[in-house]
Amino acid sequence: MLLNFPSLFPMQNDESQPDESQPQPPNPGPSPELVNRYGLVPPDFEAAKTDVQRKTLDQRAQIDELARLRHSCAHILATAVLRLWPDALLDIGPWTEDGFYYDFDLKHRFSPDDFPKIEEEMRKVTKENQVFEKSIKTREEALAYFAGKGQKFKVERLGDIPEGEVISFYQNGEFVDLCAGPHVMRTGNVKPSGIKMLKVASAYFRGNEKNPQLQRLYGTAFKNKEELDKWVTMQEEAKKRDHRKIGAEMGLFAFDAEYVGPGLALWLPKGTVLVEELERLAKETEFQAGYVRVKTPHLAKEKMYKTSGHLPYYADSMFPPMELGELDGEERQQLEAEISNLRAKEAMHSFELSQLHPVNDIARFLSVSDSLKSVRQDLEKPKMPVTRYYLKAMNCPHHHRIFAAEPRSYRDLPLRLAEYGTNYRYEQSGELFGLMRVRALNMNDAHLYCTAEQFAEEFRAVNDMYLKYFKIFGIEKYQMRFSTHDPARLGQKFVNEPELWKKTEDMVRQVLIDSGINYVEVANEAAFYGPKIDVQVWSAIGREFTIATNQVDFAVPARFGLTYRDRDNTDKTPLCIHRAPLGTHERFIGFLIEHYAGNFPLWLAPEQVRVLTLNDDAALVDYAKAITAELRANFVRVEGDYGADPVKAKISDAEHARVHTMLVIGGRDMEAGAVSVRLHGKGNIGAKPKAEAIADILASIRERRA
RNA sequence: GCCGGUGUAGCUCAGUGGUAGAGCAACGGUUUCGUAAACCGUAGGUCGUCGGUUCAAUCCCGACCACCGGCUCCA
Repeated sequence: MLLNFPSLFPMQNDESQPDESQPQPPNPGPSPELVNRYGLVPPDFEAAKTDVQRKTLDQRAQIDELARLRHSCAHILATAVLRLWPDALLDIGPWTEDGFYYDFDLKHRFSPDDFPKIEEEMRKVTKENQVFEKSIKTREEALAYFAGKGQKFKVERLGDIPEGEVISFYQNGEFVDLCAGPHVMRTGNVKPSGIKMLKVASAYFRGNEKNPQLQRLYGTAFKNKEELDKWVTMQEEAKKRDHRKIGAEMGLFAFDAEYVGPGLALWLPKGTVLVEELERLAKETEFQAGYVRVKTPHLAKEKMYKTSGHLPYYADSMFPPMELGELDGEERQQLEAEISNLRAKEAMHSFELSQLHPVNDIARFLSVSDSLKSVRQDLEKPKMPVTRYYLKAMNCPHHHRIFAAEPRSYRDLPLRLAEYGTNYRYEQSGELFGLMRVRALNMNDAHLYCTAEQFAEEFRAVNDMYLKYFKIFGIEKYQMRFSTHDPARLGQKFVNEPELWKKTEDMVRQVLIDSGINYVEVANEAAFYGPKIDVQVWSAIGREFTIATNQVDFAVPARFGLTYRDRDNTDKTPLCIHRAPLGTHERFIGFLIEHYAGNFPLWLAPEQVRVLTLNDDAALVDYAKAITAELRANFVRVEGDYGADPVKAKISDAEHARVHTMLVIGGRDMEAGAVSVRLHGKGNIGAKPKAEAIADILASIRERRA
């Protein structure tokens, strides 16, 4: 019950982000004797949930100047906090992409009101120009130091340092911290005007929700005030691109937590335009790639998800089932038999009871009376077996049943079933986030059933489809995350098919290399049924999202007993590729809104063209209406604004509504058979013959120009 | 789900222990103008919901709901 090594002291990154590094030997942690000697309370912390890899000392030595500065700031922050709240317990203070943080445990609840005080104290620390002094300690010395101060989180962290790695302390002024560095030379190297405290948050110790929650103070630092101000301005600009803000401004979508429910997006007419344009793009692309479309219901019986393996493991992420009292034939017979059996017993017992004397036959009377009571209770118990239906959280099982609905031959493969399927996932309340994380989502889904021989070609084609889409949308910053299995966990976390794992992973890797794609490989993160590729993108407000996924599945088709008749007249199980290049409408459109800042290309723009007249002169309005009608006849989303308001006001309205193309028409244009073209955000680009302007618009839409 | 914060008109925000305002948007008029905002007027709110304290609550207290910032999670 004391210490259970090494699980209590797993490998863990003590100061920073996960990073690629060499696998580390298991960490021994402090010995139980040591812990005893210093009178520590046996730690009851949970391990980190995912293996986080420590940075090697070499990697630390190579970090850039800014990270060094920020990491030093984390120490300065902790120095200041300890001066203000001496009882604070320390955890860790790494640098991050945007700044730094430090985790504390203390009674006082931090609030942004504390920031001026904290920043002031940090400024003092920089003015004191303390040296960051490094010293090497033995494990025992380090443990004694932190145990003596009651710094229990630090004691835990000590256990993360692998045997053989030096244990170093850094001291600035009175503040001493376990730290592998590196730092700037002196606190005076940090310009106080370049520091800013950002937010207070909470974080579980070691990222495990079973551990205590610490208070995390986020800050950022730059080498001077100018750089800091620049960053602050950029953050403010990014906030204006927030899809939640633009979505409301443009009338794209809405949430109605009161009547519809949290996380359930309503697509307004203008947002629906985006949905349908994306679907059109997907349908065209998939048609050309040889996909066929299917339609499936939004729910299925419990058996479906028992078979697929999603229950009970994913039940928490699914909406609770609907329970129906309907029985099928066999169940009904069973139930009826059971009930008539109970009725018979009831009759028997009551007859016997009526024959017994309550006093003379007291023992028997009581016994029968008890039996009767119990039978009657059983009869009252609504033991009606129910049929459970679940809203589908994924489409694959339905597609598998479509595969199973008809006999399949190798000649039918590859079979590519595509559907914009609606899925329902019961995301935790704190996880909902605008359109990016919702509870009802429309997935650009398809399942490709193929033979092992066809696999590489199919996978390559899917990959090409991703690249095609990225080009259309001008998505340049993305990363493909290739998740593979861990051979040590075959048969546990991953299906025990070592050869298939190796074969498919090799094929996937080769496709990635051949395509010259930017990717990272992460071990141990594959789906249980096969390796996968996730595409990560970064939204304008800096959040990272998985926007698309592509997974290999060589397990679930077998669970459903899917087979095809092969050339040699035997039945074989197909491989399955799950793919969703456009992810879900919700997340993809959320991303596109931020990507384009609401300024969509013409083919996507909810209002593509607005025709504005200079005045409401009848002849002019007729001319304008004819243009509007011609565009509309060609399926252009066009509106007219023919009133008497000043043209400046009309233009302002159209610009604010982010109308892509404005056709401004006055007497001069009418006489010349022309229109003046103005593009949103780009201003007036001059007059053009009417026919030419219309042809341009149609071509831009047809070609889905950027 | 957890920690913290927020909740006033469609939007952005004022405001007070004695039942509420502004600008923009909307609506009705007027305005006939060449590339980002013409003028006048009208209407609009159970101050998130429920409970408590009080003579009196939008304001103070509590619970709940939703949203926001994180954490955890994300098939």
